[in-house]
Amino acid sequence: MLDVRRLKVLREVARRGSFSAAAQALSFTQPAVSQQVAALERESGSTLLERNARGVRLTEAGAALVTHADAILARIEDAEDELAAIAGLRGGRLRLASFQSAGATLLPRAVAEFNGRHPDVELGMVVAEPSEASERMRAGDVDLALVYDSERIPGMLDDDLDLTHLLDDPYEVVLPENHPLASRRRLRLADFSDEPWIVSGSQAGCRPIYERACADAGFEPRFAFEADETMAAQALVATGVGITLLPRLALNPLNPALVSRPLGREAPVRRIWAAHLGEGFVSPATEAMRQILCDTAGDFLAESQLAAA
Amino acid sequence: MLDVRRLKVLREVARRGSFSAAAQALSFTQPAVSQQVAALERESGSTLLERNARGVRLTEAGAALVTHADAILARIEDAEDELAAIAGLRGGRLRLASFQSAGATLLPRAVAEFNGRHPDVELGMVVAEPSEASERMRAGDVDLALVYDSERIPGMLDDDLDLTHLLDDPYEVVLPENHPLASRRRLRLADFSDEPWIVSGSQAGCRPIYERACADAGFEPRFAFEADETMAAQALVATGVGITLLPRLALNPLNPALVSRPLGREAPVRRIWAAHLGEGFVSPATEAMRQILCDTAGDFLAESQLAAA
DNA sequence: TCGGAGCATCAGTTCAAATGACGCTTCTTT
DNA sequence: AAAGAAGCGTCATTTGAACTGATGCTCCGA
Repeated sequence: MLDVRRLKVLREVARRGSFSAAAQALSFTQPAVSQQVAALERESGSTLLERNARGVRLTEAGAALVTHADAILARIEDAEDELAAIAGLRGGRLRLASFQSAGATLLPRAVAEFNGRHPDVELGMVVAEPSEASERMRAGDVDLALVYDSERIPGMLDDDLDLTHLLDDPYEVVLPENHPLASRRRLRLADFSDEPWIVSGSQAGCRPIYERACADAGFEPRFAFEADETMAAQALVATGVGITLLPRLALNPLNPALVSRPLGREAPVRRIWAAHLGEGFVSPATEAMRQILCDTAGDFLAESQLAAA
Repeated sequence: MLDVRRLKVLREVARRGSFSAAAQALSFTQPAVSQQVAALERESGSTLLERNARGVRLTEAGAALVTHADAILARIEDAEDELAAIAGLRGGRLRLASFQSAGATLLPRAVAEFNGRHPDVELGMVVAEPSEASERMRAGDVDLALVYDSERIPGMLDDDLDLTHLLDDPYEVVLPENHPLASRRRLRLADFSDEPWIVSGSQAGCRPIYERACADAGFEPRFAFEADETMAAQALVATGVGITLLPRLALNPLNPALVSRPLGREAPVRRIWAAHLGEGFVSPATEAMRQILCDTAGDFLAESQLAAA
């Protein structure tokens, strides 16, 4: 049985052209290399190297053996990589970032699923809007992020992200239950052109989507208030300060004093993605979570369509 | 770096279903197997086997590793097979160089013989005059070369060649059939001192042999033409441009419009050798071919003496 | 409850492999 | 021609890995 450590030595000798250089590269002494090669030659019954004064050269048998050695050693490395990948799901940790509304809806389900499958992976999560999430991934604080953008507004997300589309999330208009338009059958954005608007400030990324949609509808909204997050925005709408648009994911739960109404084809839509840094290594845990998010998003969509029907 | 012996143990355990059975199959004791597997698990950072009361079962990581182990071990066996094949002349290749006339006569016979005995050795051949052949051996392009020199001219061949004498090849004078001297019983070199001479240029090594022979005969030949190779030289002689000397090996075939005449003791002789680099390794294929060339040369000599008689 | 099958652990021994010192050869430089 | 450098081989020594044999532990079935 050929000894792989000896093959490694032989390969190094072949690559470096001398026993001494190979020994240095392998952090061995020269006699160690000499003995390893000698043993290989003894065991294989062939002379593998021609010794010259200036170093060594492969014989035919040596060249053949080095070719095999390359293949064998490469395969061993493959095996190590795969083991490391599998081990990656039996330990380690996965740090997630999500914008707020997904963090309260989509993500918990995915986390539960992941935790069931890979209980030994430590999970962590922070709430962060898309731009902040990108920063934190670049800083190495976060492995995978849920982000969104709008088809109509190019450049909202950085180019260096590797994105997986999860679902499209249409905005609905949110009104006080007793709003004059709450009972109208079909609502259009332009119906609210004179209303004061509330924008959920912490969802900084939403504001350009609002503005773009209103501009497309032919008016510029009058922003009355900025709220910190969607629950606050709902509360503000409930007090009658103004109306707002919220994506469906943010309507769960909806303040009982409010109603939400779809906007039809005119509705702005945000696209929701799982994102990780395109460059560099993707850990198996990250990949597994990406897949689980896809599945969860599919379930989510199916349910909400059932609910709508 | 994964240890292949441990992989072998793991594979055996997976195949047999228990440490004890694997130990028996490998002629180890059970603790040895246990320790090897434990080491593999420690080093890889994964649990590879689920231990039950009845034996063991592979985990996901273990199954992946066994798959790799199979491939790795198979490749190692391939390497062993190929080494054995090369050592046993059941594979590998042999690259030959020969000067032109031997390449058309002696070498083909030897190649046929070699091929019959060792059909799995790939053979290659280039035509090269002695000096070029030496270069190519030093460059590693060629394993064994047919070369020649003259006893009378020291230093024609490099010192670092390991030479095996095959045969002596006397030059004969080649004349047009209707040459006035063609019917003379005994010919001497000096008879042609006034003739224009044709030298076969590609056989650069022949020219000093010509010159030396003529000098010994007391004249300096007048070289009318240089021909690229011996067939061209024959053709030139046939047109009446001049006469030439050719070694017997180059007289096969002889242009039907020509005759060749021996020159007796005065004839220059080239010594033909099988040559390989003296320093360094001699592959079994090279050694086998050297031996076959010796035998073939002997046969050749016997035949030509029979023909002469 | 007991016995057997099977894995883990421990101490001891054996053997392979690396080291460091030294010698030999070849080639280069002065 | 002599000295020096580069490089491989050999030897004695040491170190560490791995196998062995004894023993303990666990789980299962009768």
